[in-house]
Amino acid sequence: MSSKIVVITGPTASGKTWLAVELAKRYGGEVVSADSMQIYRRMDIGTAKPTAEEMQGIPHHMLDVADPGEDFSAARYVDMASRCVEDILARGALPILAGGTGLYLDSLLSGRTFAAFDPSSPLRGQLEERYAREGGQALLEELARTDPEAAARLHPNDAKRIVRALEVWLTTGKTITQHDRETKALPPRYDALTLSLDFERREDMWDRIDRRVDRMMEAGLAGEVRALLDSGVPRRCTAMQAIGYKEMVPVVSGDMAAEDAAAQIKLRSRQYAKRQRTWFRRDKQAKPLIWGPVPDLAEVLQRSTDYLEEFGI
RNA sequence: GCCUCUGUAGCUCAGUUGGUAGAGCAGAGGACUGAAAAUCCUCGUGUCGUUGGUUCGAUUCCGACCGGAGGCA
Repeated sequence: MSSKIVVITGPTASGKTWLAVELAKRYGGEVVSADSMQIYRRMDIGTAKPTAEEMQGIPHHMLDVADPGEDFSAARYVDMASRCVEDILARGALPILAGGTGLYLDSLLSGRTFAAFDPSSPLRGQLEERYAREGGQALLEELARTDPEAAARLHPNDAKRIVRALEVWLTTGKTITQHDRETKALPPRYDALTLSLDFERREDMWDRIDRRVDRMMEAGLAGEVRALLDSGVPRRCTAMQAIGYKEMVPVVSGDMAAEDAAAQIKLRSRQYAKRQRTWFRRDKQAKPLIWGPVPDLAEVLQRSTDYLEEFGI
């Protein structure tokens, strides 16, 4: 497939939203978000979801497509987002994929398919229970009987992946190793140009994160979290694992000072940003856009458009 | 002013019956295929407050000094 699309990645608070809108304005684009938390409705402040003002009239997709209590997944994301992209292409517009969730981005771009999963089956719960009871080593030995490769690769403490590997084998009769190999052989879905935002100095990134968290607190993050809890959103669902939300729960219940939670949120955000960078660094084809100590918007925008021209957009 | 306790990794603290030290957190690097803002793995040399003394050897014992906490006046 040779449908050209643009992808914007980068750690939190690196300016993805801004750049996506600027490029969309210049090239007749529409933005498709690739963010695992902005998909949820009523989670706006803490996810730094683009506001109407920030969007400047540019259509945005994959925002507010699920309820916070709902289970979402990379597979569902690919399903929905790929349709958005096709749609935009069909209208002759430029899809601009922007977001910080590496797995979602890669899955969508690579044409990856996921092994079957039946959310109504009790299997996963049963395997988790066995993991807790028998330990990772035992399950790993069991996995090794059918899929020695995966068993060798996984660490006994990696409960999620061990459970998933066994789950795939038990429900499909195919090992996860085999499935991965097949799906990796699939051709990429799109002809993508990836722009990767980052900071020259780590301290500048930390600074941006801190200021953003302060703004979230001022904008009423506590109230947003309270509203979610009041409406019955379970505390243990995926949405409530989002940074900025899980830390605010004790504030809402009066068990923690807001400033302590803010400090926690800043810390967790920095750690998240670090993981994002590790993920994005893997893509050697990506075009780097590095913010210096004094952010130069015009310069970054100029370099971005140069890359797009070069790419043939 | 006197007494007691205390000063060890960026932070909170262990420890060394005298042979130059180790955890948690933070930080760094990596992984990542239907939870991914999640989850998992690897990485610990620092004038052991300063300065004298005792000793073959002191961060560890003794003294003084400096900083911190508490108590008595």
